Amino acid sequence: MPQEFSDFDNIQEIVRLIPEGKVTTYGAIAKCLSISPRTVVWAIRKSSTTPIPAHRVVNRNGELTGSRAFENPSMETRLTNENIVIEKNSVKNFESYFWDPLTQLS
DNA sequence: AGTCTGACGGTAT
DNA sequence: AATACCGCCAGAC
Repeated sequence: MPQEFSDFDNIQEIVRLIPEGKVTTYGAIAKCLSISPRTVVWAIRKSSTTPIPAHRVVNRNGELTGSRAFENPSMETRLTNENIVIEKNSVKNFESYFWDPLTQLS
């Protein structure tokens, strides 16, 4: 059998599918793939050098916890450029920007 | 091989 | 409301 997709690949694929102007959470991705949020953190963190829009992944409170990984335009700036309003390191109106991979992908 | 950590999440206290 | 702890999993030491 050919190489199966690893969690790493699946996670990256989902992150790539997040539309502009939307955000999702580690937990949502984890649930979608039936894996632990820890694995999502691991994979996304490890993917920080790959061209995936990881700045659209926030924690369940809409907080930009991964902002330390984005130094050029900060994570906040990138999200702001997508018409997302950031207030005190968190996504304002988080629920209205939330993109759930379970709901959106089925 | 044991221990700690990580951009988390949920439950218990 | 705030804290503590557990689950879960790969990686670094």
